[in-house]
Amino acid sequence: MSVKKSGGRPANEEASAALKAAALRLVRETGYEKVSIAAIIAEAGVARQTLYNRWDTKADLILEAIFEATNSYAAEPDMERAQDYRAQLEDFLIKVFEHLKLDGATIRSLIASSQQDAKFHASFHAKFVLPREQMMTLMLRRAQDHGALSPARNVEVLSTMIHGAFWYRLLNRGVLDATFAKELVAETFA
Amino acid sequence: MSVKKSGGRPANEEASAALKAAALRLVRETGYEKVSIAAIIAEAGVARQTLYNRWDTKADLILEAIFEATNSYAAEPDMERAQDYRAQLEDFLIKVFEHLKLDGATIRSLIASSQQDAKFHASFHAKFVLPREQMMTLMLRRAQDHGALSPARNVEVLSTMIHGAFWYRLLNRGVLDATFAKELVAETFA
DNA sequence: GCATTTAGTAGATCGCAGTCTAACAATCAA
DNA sequence: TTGATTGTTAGACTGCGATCTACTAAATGC
Repeated sequence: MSVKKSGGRPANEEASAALKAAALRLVRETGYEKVSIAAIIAEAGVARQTLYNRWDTKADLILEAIFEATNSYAAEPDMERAQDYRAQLEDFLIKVFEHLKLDGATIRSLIASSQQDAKFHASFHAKFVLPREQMMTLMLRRAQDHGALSPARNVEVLSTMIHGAFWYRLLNRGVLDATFAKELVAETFA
Repeated sequence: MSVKKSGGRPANEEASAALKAAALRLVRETGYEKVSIAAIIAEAGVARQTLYNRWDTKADLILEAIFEATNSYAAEPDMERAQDYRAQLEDFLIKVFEHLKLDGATIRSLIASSQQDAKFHASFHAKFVLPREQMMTLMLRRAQDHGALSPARNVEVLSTMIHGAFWYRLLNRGVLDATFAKELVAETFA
């Protein structure tokens, strides 16, 4: 990666933190589209170029801010119920949906941004999309290995269907609640 | 709706047609983001305000252009095979995926735009999303009514899962081909 | 005709993301 | 201490979608 030759003024870590904090606060308060770069740097008390030294786009900054604030989103599936694979999946989905109440609108905007910029799509996919997809596939595969899910089912496709249903509702402002989680699980194990 | 009082210069229908044609050509050639309003009106030989007299945003214009050019997208399910519900769904999905080869990238951009503008989301949803969702649900319900699909299945949720899987792959640049269509159908009727 | 109404044209203007410039500041190595 | 290197700042600039302005053009009804 980037090798630091020697010397040079060290980056001000407080500036990064202030930018992420300002971005997170403003985006939750005002919404992704309405937050301007000008507002973020004013709130952080930092020059415009300082932001662009660290992130390429508004989307990159906000992705990192949201990501750091919500690491718990991609929580491990609950291992206390490792025996009941169906309940484990259900709990996982309910937890994900629950978290979206706070940041769902921002995630929607990030998905939109990722459609307009290939570089951002790659980092969004790596940070947000792939981990959840893999976790879902893992849970389904374990269920299959232990006989809770028919060995004939295609877990990758099932994972895409569950995940897709969730994206579809998110992007179309549908309801994402515990009932929907249960319905998804019911169809998966039908 | 809007009542025309009387008189007034009539709108130039050729201008609308030229704008839609220019938008469609440029967007397919250059891509949604790279096409500028300036390029569209130059190609159409029309003033900027003329475009904004008819559509509120670039997204509205391009949605209408794509929509008119691709009415066949939302084609009726094939009635010659009305007996084989599974094959009917499979054919439908294969046809949809096939059409996306030409305009998939534009549709992705329209979905992105719809996340940033509530008014546009409403019209995109009404014109593009709902009809396909309803058709999918209809096909599944018919399959269920004729015993091809277990009466225990929830067709609305199944429809969301199929449709969602397709959106998910579209938005994440996944492969949308006949194999995937068959896999989706297999899981649906599993 | 002539007033009224609605459309079209050309171009200025605004708002905002992102780039660029030039001066200044903090660090390291010699 | 000096030079090289990298970061920060303030602000100008660019590109583009969208709005606004002022003028011109084509229709209607009286």
